[in-house]
Amino acid sequence: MWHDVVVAHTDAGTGTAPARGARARARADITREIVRTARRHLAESGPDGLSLRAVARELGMVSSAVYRYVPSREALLTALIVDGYDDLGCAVEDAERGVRRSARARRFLVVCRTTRAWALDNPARWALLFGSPVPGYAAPRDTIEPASRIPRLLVQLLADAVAAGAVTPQVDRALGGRLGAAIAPAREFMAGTGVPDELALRGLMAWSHLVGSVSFELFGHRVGSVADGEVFFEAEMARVAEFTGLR
Amino acid sequence: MWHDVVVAHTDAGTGTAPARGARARARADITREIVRTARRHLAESGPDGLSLRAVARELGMVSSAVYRYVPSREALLTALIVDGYDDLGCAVEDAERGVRRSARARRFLVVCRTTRAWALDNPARWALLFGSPVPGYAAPRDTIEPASRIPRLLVQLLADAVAAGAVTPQVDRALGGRLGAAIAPAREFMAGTGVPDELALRGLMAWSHLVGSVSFELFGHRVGSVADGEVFFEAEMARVAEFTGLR
DNA sequence: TGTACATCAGTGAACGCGCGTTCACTGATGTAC
DNA sequence: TGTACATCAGTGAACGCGCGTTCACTGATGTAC
Repeated sequence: MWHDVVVAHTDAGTGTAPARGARARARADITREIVRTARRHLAESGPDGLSLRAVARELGMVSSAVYRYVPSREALLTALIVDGYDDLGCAVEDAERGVRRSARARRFLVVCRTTRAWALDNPARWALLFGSPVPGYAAPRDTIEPASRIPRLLVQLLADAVAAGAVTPQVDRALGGRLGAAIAPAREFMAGTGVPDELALRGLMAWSHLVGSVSFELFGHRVGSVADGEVFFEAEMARVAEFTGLR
Repeated sequence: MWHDVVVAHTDAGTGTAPARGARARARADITREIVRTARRHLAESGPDGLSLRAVARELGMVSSAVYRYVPSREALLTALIVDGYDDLGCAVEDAERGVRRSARARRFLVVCRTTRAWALDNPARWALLFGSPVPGYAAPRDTIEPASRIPRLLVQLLADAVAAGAVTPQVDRALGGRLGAAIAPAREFMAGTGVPDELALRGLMAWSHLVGSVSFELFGHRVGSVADGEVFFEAEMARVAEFTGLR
């Protein structure tokens, strides 16, 4: 796949061997600069307004030259999505690593906090990842793996809670019937972790609440109800942690 | 304001006196048809792709003729937003009216269900209301009132619970310090209802969870975790209702 | 170490497209006497 | 009831703009012998 190149040289992918020749290095540099410039344009014009010509112009190239590095506008969008998920994922993973593993509620709060901070720093990228789908664009499979970095981390959190025997009774139960079947994909994603269904379900709720809350604030829907977004968010996520049974 | 005209004749606003003359009636008809056509185009191309020329073309008008009815592209977007909030608001209010007032948890679930159903029926409109902000577009004040129809309804729900003395102890407490100050606008919005702070906060969480969950599903983020969106949603919202202290 | 060839980056012109908005205009429809 | 005038809907051309993508091309940079 093409964008592997971009990803690799954005230092976001798994450490692919670095480019050897001078030509290859220059190629990687310019590709990275194209993505970086596109990122800035995204912030001002949104995904629909992202223009290969404008990016080329800013880099002092003629528009057709960009096609040496990027096969199409759509591919550039894909690169930005992968780049965004990876950047956010890295930030969250780094922050979470800094917390004592047994302090699970704290780890959750750090994940939330870091996610929100990243979103506030990168509103347009957040909107690209979690906002309205871009009309006419279908994200390719390559975006799935980077998109699941935070979910994977949250599952680890739940698994740790189970392993520590710290699961509250109210979330420690199986779900049968249609509801059990409804969360089958999540069950499979957590296979081998021993996470009980109710905990899994609440984990999904926590993840969706986190994303929803950040978007709600970022997209301006709290203007009339909350005066201090950060204080509110902290209180909110503490309650979500408790509801999820984390302690 | 211009869009009052559109709103009035979309039958979404408060019943303004109907247009008298034949000319005025034709004007209202065509304006309504423009908004309706724009709504369909929005579904296919998103807000950025919405084009006055395309709308005109489809209605068999020359592009400049639309300007007799709509002052600008931006105004048309505003009309679509107001129209969307009103349509969603009506649907939810109608459905909620059908539930016995003392069955508050049920009322909440009906609000959630109806909201989700509307979103699934109108994904592009939902994205316009609750998805990424449109770059370069700032929603005018006129969108605030229609946007708060569901919030108002939820506040009524909480107020009813308080009036019935059905508030669980865990949500029946005041919040001081920074957190109390953080929710000051919400407090004001609920002035006179007697809703305690903690309940208010959880009400805000419930509203944001509802919107977040619907967006999460609609924007494709549950593909790898949930197999049956409806069953999951029902279970989710039942838990939110309980968490909010509704019963 | 030097030469011949292949590879690749970047150019500039072009194709074909769509857009928002303005403006002077023609005719039809309403209104006031 | 009839006429004169004002209002308004719709026309068609134009302005000035931007876009994605293709293609034949020129030179520079690498590679193999």
